[in-house]
Amino acid sequence: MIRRITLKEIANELNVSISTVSKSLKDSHEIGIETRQKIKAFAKAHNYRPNNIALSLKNRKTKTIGVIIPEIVHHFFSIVINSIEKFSTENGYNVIIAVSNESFEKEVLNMETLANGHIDGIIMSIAKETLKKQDFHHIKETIDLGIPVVLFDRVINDVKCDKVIVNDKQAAKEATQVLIDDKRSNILLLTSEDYVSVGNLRTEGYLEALKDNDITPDSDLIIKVKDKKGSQLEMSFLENELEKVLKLKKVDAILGVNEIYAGSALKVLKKNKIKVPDQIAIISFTDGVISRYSSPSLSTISQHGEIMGERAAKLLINKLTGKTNSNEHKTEIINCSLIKRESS
Amino acid sequence: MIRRITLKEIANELNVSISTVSKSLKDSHEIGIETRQKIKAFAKAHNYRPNNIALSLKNRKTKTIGVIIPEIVHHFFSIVINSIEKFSTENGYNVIIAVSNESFEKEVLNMETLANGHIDGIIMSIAKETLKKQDFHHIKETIDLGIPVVLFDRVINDVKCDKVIVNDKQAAKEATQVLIDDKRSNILLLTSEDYVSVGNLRTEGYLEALKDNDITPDSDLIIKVKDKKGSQLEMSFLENELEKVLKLKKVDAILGVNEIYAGSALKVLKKNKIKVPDQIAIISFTDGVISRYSSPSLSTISQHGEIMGERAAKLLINKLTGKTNSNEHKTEIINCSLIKRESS
DNA sequence: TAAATCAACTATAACGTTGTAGCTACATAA
DNA sequence: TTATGTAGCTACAACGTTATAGTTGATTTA
Repeated sequence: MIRRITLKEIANELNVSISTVSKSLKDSHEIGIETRQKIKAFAKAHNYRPNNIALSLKNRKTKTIGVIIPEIVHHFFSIVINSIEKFSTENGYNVIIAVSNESFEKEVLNMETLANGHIDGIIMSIAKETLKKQDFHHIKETIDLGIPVVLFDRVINDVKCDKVIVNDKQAAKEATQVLIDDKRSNILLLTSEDYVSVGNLRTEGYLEALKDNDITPDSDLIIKVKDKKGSQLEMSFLENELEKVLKLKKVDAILGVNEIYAGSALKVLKKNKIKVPDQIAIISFTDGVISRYSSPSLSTISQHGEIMGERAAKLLINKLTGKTNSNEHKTEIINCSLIKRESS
Repeated sequence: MIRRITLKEIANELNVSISTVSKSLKDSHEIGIETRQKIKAFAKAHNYRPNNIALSLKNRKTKTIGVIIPEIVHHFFSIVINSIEKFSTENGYNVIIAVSNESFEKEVLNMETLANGHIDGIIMSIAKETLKKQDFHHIKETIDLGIPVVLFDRVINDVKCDKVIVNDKQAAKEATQVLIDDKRSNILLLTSEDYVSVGNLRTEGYLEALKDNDITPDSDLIIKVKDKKGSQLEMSFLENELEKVLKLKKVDAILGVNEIYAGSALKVLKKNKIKVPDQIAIISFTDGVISRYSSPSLSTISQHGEIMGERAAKLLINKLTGKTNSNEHKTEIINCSLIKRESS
């Protein structure tokens, strides 16, 4: 185990003081040119690298960003992370990942660990369980500690910090309108339970579009997919419910709040030999890999995860570098866009 | 900005020395019980948390693991990360993520940053470009520095460290045999370019199975998908090549080295109204979301990413905690398993 | 010639910890 | 009575840096 050489060791080796070494490596004019050059050469030869932990301690910054997300095996979140990682690296920050697994307890734990640890700020999207519980003390406490937090996608109103969201309501409304314009008026909505902020907003958009077109919403056509541990269970719930509704009601379009829901719906339709999009059109949120490789491929609403990640990282880094004031808070809204494929 | 209270501040506040505070909080018997209790109460009231950076500096360990992967928006890698994160967190380690984007240069940069930074060890899967270049100096240097490295999935022989791999060759052989047993002998292979270790091994397995069954391999039936920047380009290359072959040759089965290839192939087959699995059966590596949601769903070879991640993390943490000797190196092999779905 | 200036360095404190060694006052033993 | 022990604390060094404030010895200035 060949440890890295330190300033002290260089100083001893060359019979100068630590200060001289430090200053030489910074090319300070306080040190004579010859000494400086000798020291730099020596440092280079021994592959000197400053110890970042010592620097972190001294400067009280770690150049590391913590990211807490509900899931990582998830197209949207992985895109956002990828983008946060990219932007952060470009700006000299590392990214540390924590996964809440949609659990409140784990989210609180993650937050604690990060807040005590090696990070300068946090980017997060809130776990479902936390949204259900409406307990945000951990987020508030972190902010009170002076650690900047940026929320994305799943955000909440009563925490004062920067946020990046998508115009969920408007996007859902527009997608619904597209379906209506296509002469479909029995639109089934596959959404999540009420406490999930984005699901809720999308439901609102859907309802508003119906209202604008004088279509009376039918509560039987709104399936709220129950959260279960393990997506397999969740999906069989969805599939059962959907099959029931299809037997009872006329349905000529489906709007899904994410592509897993839409993908599962597509399976059910296929099983029941219902033609897509002839008999039933589908549009869903989340422009992921399922949508592209299913057949027919799914029309989706892209939430532009890359942009989201980049904006979130930019907001945070601006706070960290003092480019923006620490008690001014911005909420950036990203416009979704509809990507038309075969299912509509 | 309410900064965290330090030992020094507590000491000043209570008119004792820093040592006394430190020892009290560790419940040392050197300190009188009353003092101890007073200090502990005060610390609790002020929500004292030790500064982990100071501890890292002192103990020369950060309790953080660095992970370098080629891509994050990728089912297999995201599963592995998820599993690394889980196991590491359970064992008191944080996980810092770096993405090489399949680029040699970025991988070297990532490695440098991590090796100078806040990590105790590295888990990585090698970028395609690095495999092509066969330049592994950065990995060797990191190991020489005394930083333990664990390689997974895409590994190389001439670096001495722990490794976790999958029995790629055997799995490909077995999958090919399954197709042959199903009376299919014109099996097309969709693989990556030669320098990708896993693609290569899978090709070998395919060839061996053919040989065992006295089938002469036909080089026209082996499509090596060219690496292009941007998966879109790569896929259109694959689709074009495949369509060409289908016109010229009889094909009754396809073996894909990953699910994107298989998913793209499925699209081509559909477009050409070829029935799956009646006319052509498909089996592919990577048990991801495409396979499950495509129709027909794809039979896949699962590489058990969770197990891989956990094993890699375990190997690394064992090294870090001194449970295993730092110059003994293990290679763990995980057995793939075939998941039969509709495409075969 | 004494004072001021300057180049080229060094010493020190600080960031927040912890472990070892040291100190003080009191109680016990020979 | 003097030495020994011990409870209960404090001082100090170290982890690796950097910034600020010295300290030299030589050279210039009045």
